[in-house]
Amino acid sequence: MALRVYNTLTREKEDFKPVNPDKVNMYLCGPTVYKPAHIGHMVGPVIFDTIKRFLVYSGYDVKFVINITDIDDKLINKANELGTTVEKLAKEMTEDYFENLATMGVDSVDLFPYATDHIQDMLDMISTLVKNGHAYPLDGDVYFAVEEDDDYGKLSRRNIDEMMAGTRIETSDKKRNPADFALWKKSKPNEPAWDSPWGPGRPGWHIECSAMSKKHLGETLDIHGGGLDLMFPHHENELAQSECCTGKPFTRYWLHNGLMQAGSSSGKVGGGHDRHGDLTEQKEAQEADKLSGSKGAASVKHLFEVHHPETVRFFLLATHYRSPIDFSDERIQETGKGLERFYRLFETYERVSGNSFYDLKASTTKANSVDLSGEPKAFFAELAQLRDRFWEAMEDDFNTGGAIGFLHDMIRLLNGFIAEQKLESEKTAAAIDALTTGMTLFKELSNILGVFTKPIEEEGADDGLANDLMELIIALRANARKEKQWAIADQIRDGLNALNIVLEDRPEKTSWKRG
RNA sequence: GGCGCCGUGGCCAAGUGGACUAAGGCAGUGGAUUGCAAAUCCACCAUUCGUGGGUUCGAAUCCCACCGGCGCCUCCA
Repeated sequence: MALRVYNTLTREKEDFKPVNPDKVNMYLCGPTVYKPAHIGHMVGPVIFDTIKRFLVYSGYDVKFVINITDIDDKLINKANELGTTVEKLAKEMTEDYFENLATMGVDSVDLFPYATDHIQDMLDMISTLVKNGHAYPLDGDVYFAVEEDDDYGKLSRRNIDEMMAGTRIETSDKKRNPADFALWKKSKPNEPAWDSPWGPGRPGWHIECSAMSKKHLGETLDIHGGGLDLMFPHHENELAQSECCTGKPFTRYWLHNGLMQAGSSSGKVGGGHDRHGDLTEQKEAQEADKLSGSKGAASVKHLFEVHHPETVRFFLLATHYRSPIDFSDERIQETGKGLERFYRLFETYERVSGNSFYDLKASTTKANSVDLSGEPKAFFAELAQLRDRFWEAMEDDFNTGGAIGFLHDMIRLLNGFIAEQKLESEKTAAAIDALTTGMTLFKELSNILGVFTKPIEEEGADDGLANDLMELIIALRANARKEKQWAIADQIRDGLNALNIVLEDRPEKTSWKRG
């Protein structure tokens, strides 16, 4: 089966065929760095990070770019509000963004170009557009003329006339068509400005993506991603200006991820919001809620104080990328509960084999996937079948939710094998080898999702004293059990449970862990 | 008003014309195991996919209507 992707441009699932058969260029619209990232900002990066991992796994040479928009009206306003400079604010927020990406395990991005490093590239494009009649200067601004673009609106499927009927676009300014959008904006005093043929100013919102994607990935992108909210006007405008500039198709496959939604019962993660004052403030508060507040996280950082990042990543991937994700604390907690079964399998594997799951060397390409041709045949055949289904799910428009289902199936298969072979008590080299093969496959597949790539750090790492004490207690309880003094043994176990310590009696020895 | 999305078991969720007599998770029930537990395994848990029509040999999947939820249409990822 070949990879198929849903293309927003055609509204259909299509066979994936990049411009160059072996290479994939993908561009994801990054953030305007004017405020701390909230959970919604992580959806795209996590999904496209996973998409890149899968493409690389499938044998493609992938270049993945996320832009940083570090000049924009929102930045200017926010910086003024905070009494800082645009540069400082942008730098701070960019660092915040990078930190969050790293925490979420998004590490496949090849380049983060900055808008302010590409002003000349933007000016070049704008000049071309002015020259070929697709844009016109007006009092120091430069506007893109939507009427000069015959297929303007093809991505979001709207036409200019209907948009006018919407009445929400201001029709009072001097633009030729109210839908014309700014490529270049004349700067006011004390605003960041760059020289241009039309006087000092700054780029409009959309041009930076056109310029940077063209420079770093070429005139035709294979994949262009972003949140569904960006489809119009941002992507529509990018598309229009790029194609009018180069005369070539801008993007082969437009992939849009669904947006975070506030569950009615959510909102416990983020902080509360002040809701007093006049109407304007109320409106602002609503706007803030829409993006961050009751939607979940005041910031990603805050979210990570409550939930492990791996849980959050897994949570995001459990739903198909195009669907809206119903975000709530309870949902994530449930995800966390489900993950424990994965971690227990890893512990069990380490206990019976002496090897850490995290140290297993898994293949990073489909072509070199783990060899399942040997013995035991039945076990390997089931592994191979789950692997096939996992691949099929991922090839079907990156169905991570379905793929995760097969990972769960694989857990049961592996646990079943451990139980059936009695590996906790009777270790045979052949059986452990077979298990290791299975675990290696598991790692190979979970790596694609970017989960379980490294051990999760234990909270409040245990000092030696706690370990020694626990060993003593367990030894005492073992004696009691040997003497069949169940009351004492149970009293110890129950007492420890009350301290959030769980004992697990196994054939060889009793182990303990924090609950 | 325009463009578009969604509605699958108690909850989350995959599946979008035939292998669906609908994955998987959480919760729950019964059994195996255990001194009893925990963990693990096995079994059960939607004759049904918002409602009503229609197309088709065949529909959760396509069409129409309706009900319900939501997004965008002003520089939100």
